[in-house]
Amino acid sequence: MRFWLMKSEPSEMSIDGLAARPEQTVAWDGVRNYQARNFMRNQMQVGDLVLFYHSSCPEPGIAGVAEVSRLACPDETQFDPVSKYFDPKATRENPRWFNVEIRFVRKTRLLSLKELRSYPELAGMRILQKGNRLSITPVDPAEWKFIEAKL
DNA sequence: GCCAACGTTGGC
DNA sequence: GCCAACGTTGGC
Repeated sequence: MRFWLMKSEPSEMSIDGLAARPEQTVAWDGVRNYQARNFMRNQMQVGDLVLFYHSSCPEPGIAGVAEVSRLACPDETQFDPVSKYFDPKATRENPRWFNVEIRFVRKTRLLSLKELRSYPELAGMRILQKGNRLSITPVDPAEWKFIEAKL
């Protein structure tokens, strides 16, 4: 089992929004970055745990825990000309983008970015590196354990 | 709203 | 294959 951190703008999908979804699950579609796609398509397994991170908002930070509830499948939005995620270069025969589905596990206190930065134990986290923009990143088991104890 | 950092595109 | 230009991300 692996651990991940997934960023979401709360205005798009917050931890409360996830909890309110049917089955408390959501297709993690719209990812248009190859590294993030590869994590989903090649590595994510059902049951993997996810730190749900709120980004681009007044208080960025970890807001909850989710789990991978479905293996990666071709992202339907790439085929939809009306979608903002439409990709004219993708075909059904040769899909370019994939997404997993995640399910709500629990809401936590907000562990802010500022607080995350304050722990030397977490200094190696990808999300804390300068210029990091990757929306899906692996989380080291030791880092997961440390963070979970703080939530 | 600003802007640094990064990823992608496309001309050559 | 290089690299300049462009678009996006995301904290502040």
